[in-house]
Amino acid sequence: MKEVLPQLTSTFSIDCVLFGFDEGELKVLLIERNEEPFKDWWALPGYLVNENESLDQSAARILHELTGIENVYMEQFYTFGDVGRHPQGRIISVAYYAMLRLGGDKALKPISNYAKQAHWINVKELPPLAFDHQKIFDQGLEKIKRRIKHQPIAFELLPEKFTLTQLQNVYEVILGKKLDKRNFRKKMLSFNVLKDLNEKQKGVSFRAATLYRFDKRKYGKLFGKEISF
Amino acid sequence: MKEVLPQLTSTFSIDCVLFGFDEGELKVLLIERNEEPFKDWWALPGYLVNENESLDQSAARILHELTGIENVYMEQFYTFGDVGRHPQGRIISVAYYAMLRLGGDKALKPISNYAKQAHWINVKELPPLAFDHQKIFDQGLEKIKRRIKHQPIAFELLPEKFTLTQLQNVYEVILGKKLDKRNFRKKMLSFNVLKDLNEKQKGVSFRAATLYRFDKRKYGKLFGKEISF
DNA sequence: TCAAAAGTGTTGCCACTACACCCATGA
DNA sequence: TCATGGGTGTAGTGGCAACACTTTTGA
Repeated sequence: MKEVLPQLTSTFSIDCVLFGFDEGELKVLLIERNEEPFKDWWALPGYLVNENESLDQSAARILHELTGIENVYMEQFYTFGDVGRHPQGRIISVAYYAMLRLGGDKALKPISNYAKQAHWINVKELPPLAFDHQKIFDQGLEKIKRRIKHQPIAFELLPEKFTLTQLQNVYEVILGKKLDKRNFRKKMLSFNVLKDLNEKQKGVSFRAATLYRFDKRKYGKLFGKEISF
Repeated sequence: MKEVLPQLTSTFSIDCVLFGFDEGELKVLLIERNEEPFKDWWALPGYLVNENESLDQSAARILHELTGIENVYMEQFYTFGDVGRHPQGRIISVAYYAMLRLGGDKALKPISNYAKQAHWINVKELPPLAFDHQKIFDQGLEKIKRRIKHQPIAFELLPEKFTLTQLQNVYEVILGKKLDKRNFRKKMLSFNVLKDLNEKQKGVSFRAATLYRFDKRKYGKLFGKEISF
């Protein structure tokens, strides 16, 4: 049933833009490449798609191989296909993004030796990136800026229990502007997706803040509605 | 400098979802295929990407070859890459959409003989579509629904001179709900992107409506701002 | 007792909704 | 003169922005 296709030298890859939040800073996951081209350069985690896997499956596999990270829901956001973007031939790349919790529990251990190491890098201090990865990163950042304005997804960046101030910080860092504390709290609580845990922060040398958890059940109802910040 | 790539049987294509508006109905451009697989089926205009053209260039070329249409600004919206989507092998497809003015001036004449004919079909009366094109169409429609709510792009579907009622019809058809006439006009005019032409409709057997034109200069200022319907 | 962040209400403004009647035109 | 769509204003409501002080805690 298979016929010969007219183009045999094209192929495609996945690149992942993973955002994390740590110490009040927005971070992105980069790997140090261990293969030509761009050996020793920093790059977004990415690799070629296998013939027997969907794009979504491929994204999950590649992320796992390059960083050790598993079970992350990533979403496709754009496909980059300029002619000269890859020095070895015509390779287009489907870009994915995700927001995820950082934490000591998720150690970054590349499994493939295609990456020497993987690190969370502050988005304000990016090194030069391989290929057109700067462009891919820029568009990924724009994407989450737009999304965070319309859907309450900032939780995904925080630990399971968090304070309202931490949540506000996430918004402020991503949107790049200060928000009013009272208005932020009023609005966020009005969405009814936060569960008050009746529990306080510990180990701080000031008044301990209430901890909240994201309530998935209630979130389902809100989803689809548009909100804005 | 080029090295052998690990995968040589993959390739990629473009599919275009073009929306038009005519006789109060939203239409999509379909071609009747003249090649296997899915010979004689209806499909979105699409074909394989050449090695020496970017995705955007390819989309423009393919549209021209299959329909005769030129100079349309199309925007990429999603890449479809399930394993079984193409019976001849692993072919992913980058989907584009655009909204454009219908009119007798733009005759549909396929140049490639890959398509027998091209037609504007009412989106409510779609025939069975080749490949996964129903899915691609569905997502394209969702995309313009979301976009029309946030940016005043409905003009693109109308002739250069149009009435406010025609514009409202576009919104109603795409959003699938009735809008209040007075509120619609108030809001639309408040954006300041319509130029009153001091000119009236002709040949209607009722009170002639004022014609407006879309003002590109003013639109530039608005762009980026979020609006909603 | 000081430093640092937590937590809390009110007001004015603007944008949105709902709603009904007269006007102009050609047949 | 009738049928058809064009065109207009207002009042009520709810969400948003702006704004400052008191409370709690550990050092």
